[in-house]
Amino acid sequence: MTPETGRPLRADARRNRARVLEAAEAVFSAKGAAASTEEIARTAGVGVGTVFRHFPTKKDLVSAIMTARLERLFADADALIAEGDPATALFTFFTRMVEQAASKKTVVEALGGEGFELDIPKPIEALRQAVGALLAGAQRVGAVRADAAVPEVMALLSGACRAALDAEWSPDLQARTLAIVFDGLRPGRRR
Amino acid sequence: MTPETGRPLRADARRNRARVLEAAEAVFSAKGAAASTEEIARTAGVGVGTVFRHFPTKKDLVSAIMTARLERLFADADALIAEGDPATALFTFFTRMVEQAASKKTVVEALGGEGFELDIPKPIEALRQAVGALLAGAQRVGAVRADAAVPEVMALLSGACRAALDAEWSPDLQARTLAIVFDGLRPGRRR
DNA sequence: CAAAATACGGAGTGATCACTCCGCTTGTCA
DNA sequence: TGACAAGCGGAGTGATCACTCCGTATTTTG
Repeated sequence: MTPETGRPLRADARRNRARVLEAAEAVFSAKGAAASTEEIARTAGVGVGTVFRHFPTKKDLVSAIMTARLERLFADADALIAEGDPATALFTFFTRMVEQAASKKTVVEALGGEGFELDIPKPIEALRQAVGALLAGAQRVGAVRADAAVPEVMALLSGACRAALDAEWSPDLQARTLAIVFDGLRPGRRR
Repeated sequence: MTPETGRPLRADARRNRARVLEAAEAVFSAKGAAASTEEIARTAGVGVGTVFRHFPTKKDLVSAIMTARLERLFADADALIAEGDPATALFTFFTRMVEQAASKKTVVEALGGEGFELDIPKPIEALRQAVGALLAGAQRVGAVRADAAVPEVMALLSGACRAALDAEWSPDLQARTLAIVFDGLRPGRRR
Protein backbone atom coordinates (compact mmCIF):
# COMPACT_ATOMS: atom_id res chain seq x y z
CA MET A 1 0.00 0.00 0.00
CA THR A 2 2.55 2.57 1.17
CA PRO A 3 5.60 2.80 -1.10
CA GLU A 4 8.43 0.46 -0.28
CA THR A 5 11.09 3.19 -0.36
CA GLY A 6 12.31 4.34 3.02
CA ARG A 7 11.72 7.98 2.08
CA PRO A 8 8.68 9.51 3.84
CA LEU A 9 5.73 10.80 1.81
CA ARG A 10 5.63 14.43 0.86
CA ALA A 11 3.19 16.53 2.89
CA ASP A 12 0.68 17.07 0.08
CA ALA A 13 0.85 13.41 -0.84
CA ARG A 14 0.01 12.39 2.69
CA ARG A 15 -2.91 14.80 2.76
CA ASN A 16 -4.27 13.60 -0.56
CA ARG A 17 -3.96 9.98 0.43
CA ALA A 18 -6.10 10.64 3.48
CA ARG A 19 -8.65 12.50 1.38
CA VAL A 20 -8.89 9.63 -1.06
CA LEU A 21 -9.46 7.13 1.71
CA GLU A 22 -12.13 9.31 3.23
CA ALA A 23 -13.89 9.78 -0.08
CA ALA A 24 -13.69 6.09 -0.92
CA GLU A 25 -15.15 5.20 2.43
CA ALA A 26 -18.12 7.46 1.82
CA VAL A 27 -18.72 6.58 -1.81
CA PHE A 28 -18.28 2.84 -1.42
CA SER A 29 -20.58 2.85 1.58
CA ALA A 30 -23.30 4.51 -0.39
CA LYS A 31 -22.92 2.90 -3.80
CA GLY A 32 -20.92 -0.22 -3.17
CA ALA A 33 -17.53 -1.13 -4.55
CA ALA A 34 -18.83 -0.81 -8.11
CA ALA A 35 -18.62 2.98 -7.84
CA SER A 36 -16.20 4.45 -10.37
CA THR A 37 -12.74 5.65 -9.48
CA GLU A 38 -13.51 8.99 -11.09
CA GLU A 39 -16.33 9.61 -8.68
CA ILE A 40 -14.02 8.96 -5.78
CA ALA A 41 -11.42 11.31 -7.23
CA ARG A 42 -14.04 14.01 -7.70
CA THR A 43 -15.34 13.55 -4.15
CA ALA A 44 -11.81 13.73 -2.79
CA GLY A 45 -11.06 16.83 -4.86
CA VAL A 46 -8.08 15.25 -6.64
CA GLY A 47 -7.39 13.90 -10.13
CA VAL A 48 -7.77 10.26 -11.03
CA GLY A 49 -4.02 10.04 -11.50
CA THR A 50 -3.56 10.80 -7.84
CA VAL A 51 -5.92 8.05 -6.79
CA PHE A 52 -4.08 5.52 -8.93
CA ARG A 53 -0.68 6.68 -7.72
CA HIS A 54 -1.63 5.88 -4.15
CA PHE A 55 -3.62 2.75 -4.97
CA PRO A 56 -2.27 1.29 -8.20
CA THR A 57 -5.32 -0.87 -8.72
CA LYS A 58 -8.95 -0.47 -7.89
CA LYS A 59 -8.69 -3.71 -5.99
CA ASP A 60 -6.02 -2.15 -3.79
CA LEU A 61 -8.31 0.72 -2.89
CA VAL A 62 -11.28 -1.49 -2.21
CA SER A 63 -9.14 -3.82 -0.15
CA ALA A 64 -7.85 -0.93 1.93
CA ILE A 65 -11.38 0.22 2.71
CA MET A 66 -12.69 -3.25 3.39
CA THR A 67 -9.77 -4.04 5.64
CA ALA A 68 -10.25 -0.87 7.63
CA ARG A 69 -13.92 -1.59 8.11
CA LEU A 70 -13.40 -5.19 9.06
CA GLU A 71 -10.73 -4.20 11.53
CA ARG A 72 -13.12 -1.80 13.19
CA LEU A 73 -15.66 -4.59 13.49
CA PHE A 74 -13.00 -6.85 14.84
CA ALA A 75 -12.05 -4.30 17.46
CA ASP A 76 -15.70 -3.89 18.36
CA ALA A 77 -16.00 -7.62 18.90
CA ASP A 78 -12.85 -7.64 20.97
CA ALA A 79 -14.22 -4.97 23.26
CA LEU A 80 -17.41 -6.93 23.75
CA ILE A 81 -15.42 -10.03 24.60
CA ALA A 82 -13.37 -8.15 27.16
CA GLU A 83 -16.03 -6.20 28.95
CA GLY A 84 -19.44 -7.45 27.89
CA ASP A 85 -21.78 -10.00 29.36
CA PRO A 86 -20.94 -13.24 27.56
CA ALA A 87 -24.63 -14.14 27.46
CA THR A 88 -25.52 -11.15 25.31
CA ALA A 89 -22.24 -10.12 23.67
CA LEU A 90 -22.73 -12.30 20.58
CA PHE A 91 -26.25 -11.02 20.07
CA THR A 92 -25.17 -7.44 20.57
CA PHE A 93 -22.42 -7.81 18.03
CA PHE A 94 -24.77 -9.46 15.60
CA THR A 95 -27.25 -6.63 15.94
CA ARG A 96 -24.61 -3.97 15.46
CA MET A 97 -23.35 -5.56 12.29
CA VAL A 98 -26.81 -5.77 10.82
CA GLU A 99 -27.43 -2.14 11.69
CA GLN A 100 -24.28 -1.16 9.85
CA ALA A 101 -25.14 -3.31 6.88
CA ALA A 102 -28.18 -1.24 6.02
CA SER A 103 -26.11 1.89 5.44
CA LYS A 104 -22.75 0.48 4.41
CA LYS A 105 -22.73 -1.67 1.35
CA THR A 106 -19.08 -2.40 1.93
CA VAL A 107 -19.83 -4.42 5.04
CA VAL A 108 -22.07 -6.75 3.12
CA GLU A 109 -19.78 -7.00 0.16
CA ALA A 110 -16.80 -7.72 2.36
CA LEU A 111 -18.61 -10.57 4.06
CA GLY A 112 -19.84 -12.00 0.82
CA GLY A 113 -16.76 -11.88 -1.38
CA GLU A 114 -18.98 -10.12 -3.93
CA GLY A 115 -17.62 -11.23 -7.25
CA PHE A 116 -14.20 -9.73 -7.77
CA GLU A 117 -11.80 -11.59 -5.56
CA LEU A 118 -10.10 -9.50 -2.98
CA ASP A 119 -7.10 -10.84 -1.20
CA ILE A 120 -7.88 -9.78 2.33
CA PRO A 121 -7.89 -13.10 4.13
CA LYS A 122 -6.34 -11.77 7.31
CA PRO A 123 -9.04 -9.39 8.57
CA ILE A 124 -11.79 -11.81 7.59
CA GLU A 125 -10.02 -14.51 9.51
CA ALA A 126 -9.64 -12.18 12.50
CA LEU A 127 -13.34 -11.47 12.40
CA ARG A 128 -14.08 -15.16 12.23
CA GLN A 129 -11.95 -15.75 15.31
CA ALA A 130 -13.67 -12.95 17.16
CA VAL A 131 -17.04 -14.45 16.36
CA GLY A 132 -15.68 -17.76 17.55
CA ALA A 133 -14.70 -16.22 20.86
CA LEU A 134 -18.08 -14.54 21.28
CA LEU A 135 -19.79 -17.80 20.46
CA ALA A 136 -17.65 -19.79 22.89
CA GLY A 137 -18.38 -17.30 25.66
CA ALA A 138 -22.11 -17.46 25.06
CA GLN A 139 -22.03 -21.23 25.00
CA ARG A 140 -20.02 -21.37 28.22
CA VAL A 141 -22.76 -19.57 30.13
CA GLY A 142 -25.49 -21.51 28.37
CA ALA A 143 -26.89 -18.62 26.36
CA VAL A 144 -26.36 -20.37 23.03
CA ARG A 145 -26.90 -24.00 22.10
CA ALA A 146 -23.79 -26.10 22.31
CA ASP A 147 -24.09 -27.60 18.86
CA ALA A 148 -23.80 -24.29 17.02
CA ALA A 149 -20.43 -23.84 15.34
CA VAL A 150 -18.65 -20.85 13.83
CA PRO A 151 -19.42 -21.55 10.15
CA GLU A 152 -23.17 -21.50 10.58
CA VAL A 153 -23.05 -18.46 12.82
CA MET A 154 -21.01 -16.64 10.18
CA ALA A 155 -23.49 -17.80 7.57
CA LEU A 156 -26.40 -16.46 9.58
CA LEU A 157 -24.53 -13.23 10.13
CA SER A 158 -23.75 -12.59 6.49
CA GLY A 159 -27.20 -13.71 5.41
CA ALA A 160 -28.84 -11.34 7.85
CA CYS A 161 -26.63 -8.45 6.75
CA ARG A 162 -27.34 -9.12 3.11
CA ALA A 163 -31.06 -9.36 3.67
CA ALA A 164 -31.02 -6.15 5.69
CA LEU A 165 -29.38 -4.31 2.81
CA ASP A 166 -31.51 -5.84 0.05
CA ALA A 167 -34.82 -5.36 1.80
CA GLU A 168 -34.08 -2.04 3.42
CA TRP A 169 -35.31 -3.33 6.73
CA SER A 170 -37.26 -1.09 8.99
CA PRO A 171 -36.03 -1.13 12.58
CA ASP A 172 -39.10 -3.13 13.44
CA LEU A 173 -38.57 -5.78 10.78
CA GLN A 174 -34.93 -5.99 11.73
CA ALA A 175 -35.80 -6.64 15.35
CA ARG A 176 -38.38 -9.27 14.48
CA THR A 177 -36.07 -11.10 12.11
CA LEU A 178 -33.15 -11.08 14.47
CA ALA A 179 -35.41 -12.27 17.29
CA ILE A 180 -36.15 -15.39 15.27
CA VAL A 181 -32.52 -16.03 14.50
CA PHE A 182 -31.53 -15.48 18.10
CA ASP A 183 -34.20 -17.84 19.33
CA GLY A 184 -32.85 -20.43 16.95
CA LEU A 185 -29.42 -19.98 18.46
CA ARG A 186 -30.58 -20.38 22.04
CA PRO A 187 -30.46 -23.75 23.69
CA GLY A 188 -33.75 -25.62 23.45
CA ARG A 189 -35.25 -29.00 23.31
CA ARG A 190 -34.59 -29.81 19.63
CA ARG A 191 -32.05 -32.18 18.19
CA MET B 1 -42.40 -9.29 -24.87
CA THR B 2 -44.15 -10.94 -27.82
CA PRO B 3 -44.93 -8.49 -30.64
CA GLU B 4 -48.26 -6.74 -30.41
CA THR B 5 -49.24 -7.50 -34.02
CA GLY B 6 -51.84 -10.22 -34.47
CA ARG B 7 -49.61 -12.06 -36.93
CA PRO B 8 -48.06 -15.23 -35.48
CA LEU B 9 -44.29 -15.57 -35.25
CA ARG B 10 -42.49 -17.21 -38.12
CA ALA B 11 -41.27 -20.74 -37.43
CA ASP B 12 -37.56 -19.88 -37.28
CA ALA B 13 -38.29 -16.89 -35.09
CA ARG B 14 -40.16 -19.04 -32.62
CA ARG B 15 -37.32 -21.54 -32.58
CA ASN B 16 -34.69 -18.87 -32.01
CA ARG B 17 -36.70 -17.25 -29.28
CA ALA B 18 -36.81 -20.54 -27.41
CA ARG B 19 -33.07 -21.03 -27.89
CA VAL B 20 -32.35 -17.59 -26.52
CA LEU B 21 -34.46 -18.23 -23.45
CA GLU B 22 -32.75 -21.54 -22.86
CA ALA B 23 -29.30 -20.04 -23.26
CA ALA B 24 -30.14 -17.10 -21.01
CA GLU B 25 -31.45 -19.45 -18.36
CA ALA B 26 -28.19 -21.38 -18.37
CA VAL B 27 -25.82 -18.43 -18.59
CA PHE B 28 -27.60 -16.27 -16.03
CA SER B 29 -27.79 -19.19 -13.62
CA ALA B 30 -24.08 -19.70 -13.83
CA LYS B 31 -22.78 -16.14 -14.01
CA GLY B 32 -25.64 -14.02 -12.79
CA ALA B 33 -27.51 -11.34 -14.66
CA ALA B 34 -24.29 -9.43 -15.27
CA ALA B 35 -23.37 -11.87 -18.03
CA SER B 36 -23.07 -10.14 -21.42
CA THR B 37 -25.71 -10.38 -24.10
CA GLU B 38 -23.08 -11.53 -26.57
CA GLU B 39 -22.34 -14.58 -24.49
CA ILE B 40 -25.99 -15.50 -24.48
CA ALA B 41 -26.20 -15.05 -28.24
CA ARG B 42 -23.14 -17.23 -28.71
CA THR B 43 -24.54 -19.92 -26.42
CA ALA B 44 -27.84 -19.84 -28.25
CA GLY B 45 -26.11 -19.99 -31.63
CA VAL B 46 -27.65 -16.76 -32.89
CA GLY B 47 -26.46 -13.21 -33.50
CA VAL B 48 -26.85 -10.45 -30.95
CA GLY B 49 -29.33 -8.73 -33.22
CA THR B 50 -31.66 -11.67 -32.85
CA VAL B 51 -31.50 -11.53 -29.09
CA PHE B 52 -32.35 -7.84 -29.10
CA ARG B 53 -35.17 -8.29 -31.61
CA HIS B 54 -36.92 -10.68 -29.26
CA PHE B 55 -36.01 -8.83 -26.06
CA PRO B 56 -35.50 -5.17 -26.92
CA THR B 57 -33.67 -4.49 -23.68
CA LYS B 58 -31.43 -6.51 -21.49
CA LYS B 59 -33.84 -5.80 -18.67
CA ASP B 60 -36.60 -7.46 -20.69
CA LEU B 61 -34.57 -10.62 -21.07
CA VAL B 62 -33.57 -10.73 -17.44
CA SER B 63 -37.14 -10.08 -16.37
CA ALA B 64 -38.40 -12.91 -18.56
CA ILE B 65 -35.96 -15.36 -16.98
CA MET B 66 -36.58 -14.16 -13.45
CA THR B 67 -40.32 -14.31 -13.93
CA ALA B 68 -40.16 -17.85 -15.27
CA ARG B 69 -38.07 -18.97 -12.35
CA LEU B 70 -40.21 -17.26 -9.76
CA GLU B 71 -43.31 -18.76 -11.30
CA ARG B 72 -41.84 -22.22 -11.03
CA LEU B 73 -41.10 -21.57 -7.38
CA PHE B 74 -44.58 -20.26 -6.91
CA ALA B 75 -46.06 -23.40 -8.47
CA ASP B 76 -43.83 -25.50 -6.25
CA ALA B 77 -45.16 -23.71 -3.21
CA ASP B 78 -48.71 -24.12 -4.41
CA ALA B 79 -48.27 -27.86 -4.77
CA LEU B 80 -46.91 -28.08 -1.25
CA ILE B 81 -49.86 -26.12 0.08
CA ALA B 82 -52.28 -28.41 -1.68
CA GLU B 83 -50.84 -31.79 -0.88
CA GLY B 84 -48.13 -31.43 1.76
CA ASP B 85 -48.23 -31.69 5.51
CA PRO B 86 -48.75 -28.12 6.72
CA ALA B 87 -46.38 -28.73 9.57
CA THR B 88 -43.41 -29.32 7.27
CA ALA B 89 -44.41 -27.68 3.99
CA LEU B 90 -42.90 -24.30 4.83
CA PHE B 91 -39.64 -25.87 5.89
CA THR B 92 -39.53 -28.06 2.81
CA PHE B 93 -40.07 -25.09 0.56
CA PHE B 94 -37.44 -23.11 2.39
CA THR B 95 -34.93 -25.92 1.98
CA ARG B 96 -35.64 -26.31 -1.72
CA MET B 97 -35.13 -22.65 -2.37
CA VAL B 98 -31.82 -22.61 -0.58
CA GLU B 99 -30.70 -25.66 -2.52
CA GLN B 100 -31.49 -23.89 -5.77
CA ALA B 101 -29.77 -20.74 -4.67
CA ALA B 102 -26.39 -22.39 -4.57
CA SER B 103 -26.46 -23.22 -8.29
CA LYS B 104 -28.72 -20.51 -9.67
CA LYS B 105 -27.58 -16.99 -9.16
CA THR B 106 -30.80 -15.75 -10.67
CA VAL B 107 -32.83 -16.99 -7.72
CA VAL B 108 -30.81 -14.94 -5.34
CA GLU B 109 -30.72 -11.89 -7.54
CA ALA B 110 -34.47 -12.05 -8.11
CA LEU B 111 -35.12 -12.12 -4.39
CA GLY B 112 -32.73 -9.33 -3.68
CA GLY B 113 -33.53 -6.79 -6.36
CA GLU B 114 -29.80 -6.76 -7.13
CA GLY B 115 -29.11 -3.25 -8.25
CA PHE B 116 -30.73 -2.66 -11.61
CA GLU B 117 -34.42 -2.33 -11.00
CA LEU B 118 -36.56 -4.90 -12.69
CA ASP B 119 -40.26 -4.36 -12.94
CA ILE B 120 -41.53 -7.82 -12.08
CA PRO B 121 -43.73 -7.06 -9.10
CA LYS B 122 -46.37 -9.63 -9.94
CA PRO B 123 -44.42 -12.88 -9.59
CA ILE B 124 -42.64 -11.61 -6.51
CA GLU B 125 -45.97 -10.75 -5.00
CA ALA B 126 -47.31 -14.20 -5.93
CA LEU B 127 -44.35 -15.80 -4.21
CA ARG B 128 -44.95 -13.66 -1.16
CA GLN B 129 -48.54 -14.79 -1.02
CA ALA B 130 -47.52 -18.42 -1.38
CA VAL B 131 -45.11 -18.04 1.50
CA GLY B 132 -47.91 -16.42 3.44
CA ALA B 133 -50.13 -19.43 2.82
CA LEU B 134 -47.40 -21.86 3.82
CA LEU B 135 -46.75 -19.85 6.95
CA ALA B 136 -50.44 -19.66 7.86
CA GLY B 137 -50.79 -23.41 7.42
CA ALA B 138 -47.81 -24.14 9.62
CA GLN B 139 -49.06 -21.76 12.26
CA ARG B 140 -52.53 -23.30 12.21
CA VAL B 141 -51.15 -26.69 13.20
CA GLY B 142 -48.77 -25.15 15.71
CA ALA B 143 -45.56 -25.94 13.81
CA VAL B 144 -44.47 -22.31 13.65
CA ARG B 145 -44.71 -19.60 16.27
CA ALA B 146 -47.78 -17.44 15.96
CA ASP B 147 -45.93 -14.12 16.11
CA ALA B 148 -43.91 -14.73 12.93
CA ALA B 149 -45.15 -12.69 9.98
CA VAL B 150 -44.49 -12.84 6.25
CA PRO B 151 -41.92 -10.04 6.00
CA GLU B 152 -39.48 -11.61 8.42
CA VAL B 153 -39.93 -15.04 6.89
CA MET B 154 -39.18 -13.60 3.46
CA ALA B 155 -36.18 -11.82 4.95
CA LEU B 156 -34.89 -15.05 6.44
CA LEU B 157 -35.47 -16.79 3.15
CA SER B 158 -33.61 -14.32 1.01
CA GLY B 159 -30.84 -14.00 3.58
CA ALA B 160 -30.36 -17.74 3.68
CA CYS B 161 -30.32 -17.99 -0.11
CA ARG B 162 -27.81 -15.21 -0.40
CA ALA B 163 -25.56 -16.69 2.22
CA ALA B 164 -25.77 -20.08 0.56
CA LEU B 165 -24.57 -18.60 -2.71
CA ASP B 166 -21.87 -16.41 -1.22
CA ALA B 167 -20.36 -19.03 1.01
CA GLU B 168 -20.80 -22.00 -1.30
CA TRP B 169 -22.38 -23.96 1.48
CA SER B 170 -21.66 -27.61 1.83
CA PRO B 171 -24.76 -29.75 2.29
CA ASP B 172 -23.73 -30.19 5.89
CA LEU B 173 -23.35 -26.48 6.60
CA GLN B 174 -26.62 -25.82 4.84
CA ALA B 175 -28.44 -28.31 7.03
CA ARG B 176 -26.92 -26.92 10.21
CA THR B 177 -27.73 -23.34 9.33
CA LEU B 178 -31.28 -24.08 8.32
CA ALA B 179 -31.77 -26.13 11.48
CA ILE B 180 -31.03 -23.03 13.52
CA VAL B 181 -33.38 -20.86 11.50
CA PHE B 182 -36.14 -23.46 11.68
CA ASP B 183 -35.75 -23.79 15.43
CA GLY B 184 -36.10 -20.05 15.67
CA LEU B 185 -39.34 -20.27 13.75
CA ARG B 186 -40.84 -22.97 15.94
CA PRO B 187 -43.06 -22.03 18.85
CA GLY B 188 -41.17 -21.72 22.10
CA ARG B 189 -41.20 -20.04 25.41
CA ARG B 190 -39.66 -16.70 24.42
CA ARG B 191 -41.32 -13.34 24.19
C1' DC C 1 16.81 30.88 -3.16
C1' DA C 2 17.64 27.66 -6.73
C1' DA C 3 18.01 22.98 -8.13
C1' DA C 4 16.34 18.36 -7.60
C1' DA C 5 13.02 15.36 -6.26
C1' DT C 6 8.36 14.31 -5.83
C1' DA C 7 3.58 14.63 -6.69
C1' DC C 8 -0.35 16.44 -9.30
C1' DG C 9 -4.10 16.78 -12.90
C1' DG C 10 -6.62 15.20 -16.48
C1' DA C 11 -6.57 14.16 -21.50
C1' DG C 12 -5.79 9.91 -23.73
C1' DT C 13 -6.01 4.54 -24.43
C1' DG C 14 -7.95 0.24 -24.89
C1' DA C 15 -11.43 -2.91 -23.29
C1' DT C 16 -16.16 -4.06 -22.54
C1' DC C 17 -21.07 -3.30 -22.78
C1' DA C 18 -25.80 -2.52 -24.41
C1' DC C 19 -27.93 -1.55 -28.33
C1' DT C 20 -28.67 -0.13 -33.70
C1' DC C 21 -28.74 -0.66 -38.64
C1' DC C 22 -28.94 -2.67 -42.94
C1' DG C 23 -27.82 -5.92 -46.66
C1' DC C 24 -28.83 -10.61 -47.07
C1' DT C 25 -31.51 -15.07 -46.14
C1' DT C 26 -35.49 -17.69 -45.17
C1' DG C 27 -40.25 -18.69 -44.54
C1' DT C 28 -44.98 -17.86 -46.14
C1' DC C 29 -48.79 -17.54 -49.13
C1' DA C 30 -51.25 -16.88 -53.41
C1' DT D 1 -42.97 -21.08 -57.93
C1' DG D 2 -42.21 -16.52 -57.41
C1' DA D 3 -42.70 -12.33 -54.84
C1' DC D 4 -42.89 -10.14 -50.61
C1' DA D 5 -42.83 -9.94 -45.79
C1' DA D 6 -40.45 -11.42 -41.77
C1' DG D 7 -36.34 -12.47 -39.69
C1' DC D 8 -31.27 -12.92 -39.38
C1' DG D 9 -26.24 -11.85 -38.51
C1' DG D 10 -22.77 -9.13 -36.99
C1' DA D 11 -20.06 -4.91 -37.96
C1' DG D 12 -20.63 -0.44 -36.10
C1' DT D 13 -21.83 3.27 -32.33
C1' DG D 14 -21.54 5.57 -28.23
C1' DA D 15 -21.04 5.25 -23.31
C1' DT D 16 -18.47 3.83 -19.31
C1' DC D 17 -14.54 1.91 -16.95
C1' DA D 18 -9.86 1.05 -15.20
C1' DC D 19 -5.60 2.58 -15.91
C1' DT D 20 -1.36 5.35 -18.26
C1' DC D 21 1.52 9.27 -19.43
C1' DC D 22 3.63 13.46 -19.27
C1' DG D 23 3.88 18.56 -18.88
C1' DT D 24 3.26 21.36 -14.86
C1' DA D 25 3.12 22.59 -9.96
C1' DT D 26 4.67 21.98 -5.29
C1' DT D 27 7.72 20.52 -1.73
C1' DT D 28 12.11 19.49 0.00
C1' DT D 29 16.98 20.11 0.32
C1' DG D 30 21.52 22.13 0.22
